[in-house]
Amino acid sequence: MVERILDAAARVLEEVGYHGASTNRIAAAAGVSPGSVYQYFTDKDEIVATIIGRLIEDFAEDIAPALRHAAIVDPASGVRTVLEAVLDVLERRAVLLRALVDRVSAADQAEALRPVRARISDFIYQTLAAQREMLAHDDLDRLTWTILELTQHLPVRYVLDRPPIARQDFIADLSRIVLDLAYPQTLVHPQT
Amino acid sequence: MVERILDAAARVLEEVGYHGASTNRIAAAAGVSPGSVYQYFTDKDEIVATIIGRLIEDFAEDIAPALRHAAIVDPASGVRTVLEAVLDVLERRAVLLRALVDRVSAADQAEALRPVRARISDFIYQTLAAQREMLAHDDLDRLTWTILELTQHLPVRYVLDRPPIARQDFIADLSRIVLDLAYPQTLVHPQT
Amino acid sequence: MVERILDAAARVLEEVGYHGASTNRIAAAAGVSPGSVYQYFTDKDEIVATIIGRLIEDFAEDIAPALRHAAIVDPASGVRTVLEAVLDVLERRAVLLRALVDRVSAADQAEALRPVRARISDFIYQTLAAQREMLAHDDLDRLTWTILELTQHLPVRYVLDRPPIARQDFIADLSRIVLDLAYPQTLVHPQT
Amino acid sequence: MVERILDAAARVLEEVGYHGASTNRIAAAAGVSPGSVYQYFTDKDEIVATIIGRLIEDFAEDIAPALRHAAIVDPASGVRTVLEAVLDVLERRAVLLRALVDRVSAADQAEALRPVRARISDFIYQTLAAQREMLAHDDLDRLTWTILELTQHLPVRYVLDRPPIARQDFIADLSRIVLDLAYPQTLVHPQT
DNA sequence: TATGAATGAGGATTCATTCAT
DNA sequence: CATGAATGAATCCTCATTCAT
Repeated sequence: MVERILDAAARVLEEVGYHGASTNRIAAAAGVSPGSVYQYFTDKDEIVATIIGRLIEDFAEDIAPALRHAAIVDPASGVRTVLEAVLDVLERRAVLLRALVDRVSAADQAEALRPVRARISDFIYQTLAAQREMLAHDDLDRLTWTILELTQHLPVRYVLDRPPIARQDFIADLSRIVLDLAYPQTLVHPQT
Repeated sequence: MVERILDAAARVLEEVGYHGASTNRIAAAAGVSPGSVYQYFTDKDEIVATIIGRLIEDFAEDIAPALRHAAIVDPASGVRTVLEAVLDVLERRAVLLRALVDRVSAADQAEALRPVRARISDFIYQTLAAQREMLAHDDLDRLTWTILELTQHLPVRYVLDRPPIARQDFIADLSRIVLDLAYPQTLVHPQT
Repeated sequence: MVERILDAAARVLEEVGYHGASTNRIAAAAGVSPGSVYQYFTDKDEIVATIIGRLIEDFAEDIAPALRHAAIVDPASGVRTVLEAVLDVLERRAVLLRALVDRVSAADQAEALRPVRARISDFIYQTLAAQREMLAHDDLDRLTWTILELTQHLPVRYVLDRPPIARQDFIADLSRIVLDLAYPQTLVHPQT
Repeated sequence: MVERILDAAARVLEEVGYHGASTNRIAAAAGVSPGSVYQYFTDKDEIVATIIGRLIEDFAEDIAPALRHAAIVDPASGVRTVLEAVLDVLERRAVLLRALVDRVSAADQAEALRPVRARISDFIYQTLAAQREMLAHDDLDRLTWTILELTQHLPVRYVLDRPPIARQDFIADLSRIVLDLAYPQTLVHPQT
């Protein structure tokens, strides 16, 4: 039931955006009475929040293997692997992503995003900590924050705005940026 | 009167966000009747759009000198100057910025942002074109897009999220990223 | 509930006319919330249209027997029978009729009236066609239109304006006019 | 000034109907400030009433010669002359007539119509009285009312609905009806 | 007298939410 | 549990009218 409502809500959100997605419409799309929706969700916002939550969970799940892989290979391959995975998920869920990013307030997004951010943040921190002696500097919080923002915002914009940049070029640029930020000494600068 | 309405609307927007900012509430906050609002704005959305427009105009204006300065100094100083200016404006208007970024739909923001983005995009493109032979590669559109996203999103997040990073460090990181992206060969990697 | 709303709307319409009949007022008069009104009607106009529609349906229903009777008796009795029936209905619903005719725009009335007009128009046409050889002329469309206007407008004005004319005199005059128009040769001119 | 406002109002009424004719729009069309309108009219309704009044006055004026002529010729010619005149005026002012009849409440129309009705009513009464001995009966009020309704409503509907009837046929029918009503004995039944 | 900016009550309509069945 | 009819506060917006200049 929860599933049905959530699926319907996601569908409606994709179709008509946040504004057009009234609870009644969601209920109708789910083949459920408006009353039933409130048996499982206290609020319209809770529905949206849950959808965002799911989306982000999916995101986290789909990234996980790449993250695990990244932990055991060299930084360059690791970053590339993770970015590939990130773009994969985002592209797969681009429609819903657009509906959410475009029409749901940034505040609500941030709220929902917090847990995954924390998890990824931790991962980045750990990874960097394990190679402390190779880093540009040892302000790990600073490195972590910047890398997180870079690997989160730029891919979203890339997927949503579809700039005239080849995917491999985008990944190359972004991984170069990240690597350069963390391990500047070791950087080779291969050009495309 | 336009001013009064706009100021009140900005205030209300800061306080209660787009959703809570009803036209009547804005009118009341402006000490004006609801009807008067519609003598100067066709729409609630026009009010918000105008506020965003103003904010962005201010932004563009405040950045302009830095941009002009950047055009005549070396890349490293140029980027630094511009980033300083960007952070200055954003910090000065942080409260309204937060209200807008957090509560107005990304779609509306993008709409309003388009003209400035175009202008800055042009500036970046020109600057890069002038030094084509020093660049990492000559896909100027690609470089321009990435630099624009970097210098737009990261500073906004920095100002809004207040991560535990010193301003000068943030600027150092970001300008390094930008410079490294554009002129990798010439890069020296001074660490903080 | 539809009934309740419609009844209330008719009452309000009688009291304050189309202009004064706000949806909220109608809802209140029906002892119903404004929202409920919109569960059964898409529009304020739909309510009014439905009321007019009902009134007209009643009209058509109440006329039907007289029409059937008229088809099997001689023209003079037929016309008289129909006119009696017409006056009966109009007088029974005089209050609402007045409210509608007086306060609803002629355009909306015409809109609602179209179907019944078509039906009665057909009836008149058929009846005349069946006695083509007795008619004043064989431009049936012309005869039909004129008779329809005569038997529609004059009775309405009679009921609404209550001129100092006895009902039987009015019917006598009008049926004489109609008969004379259609079958001038056979006309006897009995005077009241 | 009054003239300017009235002309503009008539124009606006023709263009957008009663609903669309806001006082501000009328003022704008007159090239006058909304405030000025209220220097000459207490009310929006007074404007409309005045326009109707003017229209009706025009109507009365244009009919007057025909009425005078009718008084000195035989009934058949008289009726025909008057009906020709009536159709002439109505056709000349058909656009405004439609706007008014279609969109202004019947009550307001009746209100404005009362004086002319009285005048024409008087004329009919006098004319009939002068030939009392030739009439079908001597209930002059009854004859007057019926003739007035016939010569008022049918021509309006004819002009507004444009039924597929030649003008001369319409006039022939209507004058036959009127004559037959008043002087049945003398009636000749010329067929078209 | 003319202006027109300002008014503000009121209108139609929506939609998140409830609750009796 | 599920329903869905009913709710009613709230929304955006209009427009006839006023009044200080």
